[in-house]
Amino acid sequence: MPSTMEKINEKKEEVRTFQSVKGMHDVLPADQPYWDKITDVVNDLGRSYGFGKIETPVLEFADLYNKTSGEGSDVVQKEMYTLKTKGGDFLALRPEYTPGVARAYMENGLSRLGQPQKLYAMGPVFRHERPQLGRLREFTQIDFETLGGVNDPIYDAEIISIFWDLLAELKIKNSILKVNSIGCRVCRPIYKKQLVNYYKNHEKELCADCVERLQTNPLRLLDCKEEGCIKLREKAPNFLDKLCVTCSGHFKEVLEYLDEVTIPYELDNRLVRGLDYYSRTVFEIYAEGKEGDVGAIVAGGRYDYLMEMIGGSLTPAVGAASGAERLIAVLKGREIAVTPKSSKRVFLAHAGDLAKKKAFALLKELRSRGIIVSEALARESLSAQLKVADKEGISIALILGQKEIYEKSVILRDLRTGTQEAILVEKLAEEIKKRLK
RNA sequence: GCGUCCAUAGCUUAAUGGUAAAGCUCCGCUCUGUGGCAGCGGCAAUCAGGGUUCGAUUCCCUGUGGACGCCCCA
Repeated sequence: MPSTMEKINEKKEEVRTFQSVKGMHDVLPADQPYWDKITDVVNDLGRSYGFGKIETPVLEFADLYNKTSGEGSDVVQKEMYTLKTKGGDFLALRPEYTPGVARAYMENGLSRLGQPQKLYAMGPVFRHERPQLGRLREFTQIDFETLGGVNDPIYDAEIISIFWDLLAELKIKNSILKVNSIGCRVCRPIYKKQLVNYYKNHEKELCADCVERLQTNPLRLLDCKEEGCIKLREKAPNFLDKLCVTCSGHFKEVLEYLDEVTIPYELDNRLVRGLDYYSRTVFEIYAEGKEGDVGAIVAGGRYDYLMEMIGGSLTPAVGAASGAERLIAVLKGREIAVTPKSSKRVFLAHAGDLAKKKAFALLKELRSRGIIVSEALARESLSAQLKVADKEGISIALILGQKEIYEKSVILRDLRTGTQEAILVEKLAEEIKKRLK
């Protein structure tokens, strides 16, 4: 034994150690209550809103995102993890859920099931960008999508409502919902042109970034933080005034539905989404508070043209996503407690070698009867074992020794009061359940 | 992709151009049939590579990772 250890120690110097890959994080047991809570809330919401859970692959053809999320989008242009397989396929780690869900909808004939199809998913997405507050390279998105059926604003409102409920369930209060409409194929080009014209006349007053944006993504001009640009914005044409009749009607109804369920919102004409496939309704939800500002915690919108972009027919669709890590950051920042699932446990300790063996079997039996049992059977001294029980905050310890084995009993010790009594093994499970209540 | 700051035991910190100190945690003993307290003991670190130097953990460069801002975004 010692010689093996020595060998290992000798080798140690040659062995390389590893750090985690940039932007990738371990989720340790201490954080699992947050994840359990979020997962539970998401699944409950899915059930109660009648959404079916879907799991799509992490890897998709890179073109699925290139063709949908668009040339103007950094998410696809700069931030996508791509790889070429040995067979020569160009694949990508999904940077978001929507195109994959849309693909699955087409491929699996969900368009032939009752419409619309309401789907939700939760899982990792990847973006190769500089990590900072509320931004990881691998993070977890909670995604709800309504695909197909008629183009009804009630679905837009429903998606918003789900995420509004999600935040409420997580006790994240004072969230701010910003909504906007970015029109359709008919009215958006017209507005864009007017916007560009307006800014071209003031090009000298724009910041360097915005001069660039004028070419690449004019809608983003409205979102600049430079003072000069903010001033210009005041007189810039407002999209909401320029929407076509259908779009403005649609938007108005979305807002009416929101009023109906008393979800407060702010109109924000600066709100444009970074992905090309959006149309009409776009929205974001922010957690209020300057400190620990993690950016939008929910974002989404309508994407009626996406399905066409991947070779399907025109299919109305609306969806949104939330970043689980950002939600957790808000929970932690506000010190909102998540109550872990009840895990009332007992602790089984042994005294002596024979008892250790019998304790191993007793553990198995108790567990099979639904009792959560903790132990430190590998420790020899009883006091060391009870020390562990104490550290774990357990209130009931079971002690099994020679004497108890002969008597077919177990000592049940109340660690809070320090009182204890012998209980017959056959009555043990029942007695434990009674005391744990 | 650009910029700023950072890197010493598991954690929080200390110190130094001559290989590192402490608190907490962890492990053990006092206490192999009874936990919390206490005492004692133990494990355990200079992120990696290069340079300057007699000598680097310390100074310099690069890499890697972290924090934050910009771009962008959940």
